[in-house]
Amino acid sequence: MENKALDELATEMYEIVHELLKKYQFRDRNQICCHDITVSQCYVMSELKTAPLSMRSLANALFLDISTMSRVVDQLQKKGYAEREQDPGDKRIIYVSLTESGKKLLSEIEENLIASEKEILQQISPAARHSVLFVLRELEKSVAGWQHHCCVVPGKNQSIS
Amino acid sequence: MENKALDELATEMYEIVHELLKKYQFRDRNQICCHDITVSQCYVMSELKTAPLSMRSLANALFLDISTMSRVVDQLQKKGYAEREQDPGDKRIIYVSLTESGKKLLSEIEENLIASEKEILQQISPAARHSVLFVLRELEKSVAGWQHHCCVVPGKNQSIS
DNA sequence: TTGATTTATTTGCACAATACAACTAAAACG
DNA sequence: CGTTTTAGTTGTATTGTGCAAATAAATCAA
Repeated sequence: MENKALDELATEMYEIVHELLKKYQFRDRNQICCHDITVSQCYVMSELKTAPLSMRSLANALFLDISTMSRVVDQLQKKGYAEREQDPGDKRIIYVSLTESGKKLLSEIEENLIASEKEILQQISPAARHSVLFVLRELEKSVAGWQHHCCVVPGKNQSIS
Repeated sequence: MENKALDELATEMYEIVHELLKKYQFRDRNQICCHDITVSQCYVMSELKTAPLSMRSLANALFLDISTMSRVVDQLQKKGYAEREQDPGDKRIIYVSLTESGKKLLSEIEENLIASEKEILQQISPAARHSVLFVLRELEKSVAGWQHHCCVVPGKNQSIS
């Protein structure tokens, strides 16, 4: 009985999450690509927002192969939004960081994305908004936990550092 | 004061949704691509689960250009998972439907995806599970409402039928 | 009815995303 | 010092994507 209910919840959750994914991906495409950048490029820039990262850390953070990473960074570098810098200690490691213009562009885009979240939140009753955030936080933790115990990243040798 | 709080919620929501998107996209890549199919192809099959759709309806449902649709359907057809059929009334319209083997494959994949949602749900306290579903439903409605009043689909001439 | 317009789809084209495998270079290990 | 591991790039192939042009069918207007 308890299990039956859980199966039904899981099925419903699959459907809703599927819809949400679709709609949010569309929003991202729509709001990011009218700037000078693609969705993948923007995702990479987001990861670099707080600190430079090595190629492998970037790839791990985005669950992508390191060769894919290398090429996306090529694009960003060509456009002047990111820079590569060799680690002076370990010369194998390349750190990627945002340039000033990269930071500026990212801020603009994130401002738009946050504005759209705000509009979405405004369609939810003020009383319920905090519970939405609470639930999303919980869900994010669960998904993270689930992935940790069950998945492997494409590039295999992930140090997850 | 009220506005300030809303801005903060929106910012936090942006960050959490971003993380969730990333992780769920990775899950989809991981769980779908070990079958005989890509993520985009699977998304198309999902749309066809309940009934055949015209090319344009498919493209609208997935927020993609109709030319992209045409090609993804090519792939599915080549693999024997989908079929095209001309509408006998209006000969411009092509209906796409799943073949038997397409339905079978989709069931298998969805079973896996639902199983992973179940594992994710199990990491959430039983008491909280219903509220997770409730909140996701609300959020989905809000995002749908937001897109309705603010966005346009790539193919432009959307009849949204 | 016929010519113009709209609508549904496909194709041509160009480029981005992606992974795997092969390669290079540097570090670590014994 | 030679072997192995690690970080990154490049070659190759496939898919995804959108815009524009082409095609074909339906609709609309005189």
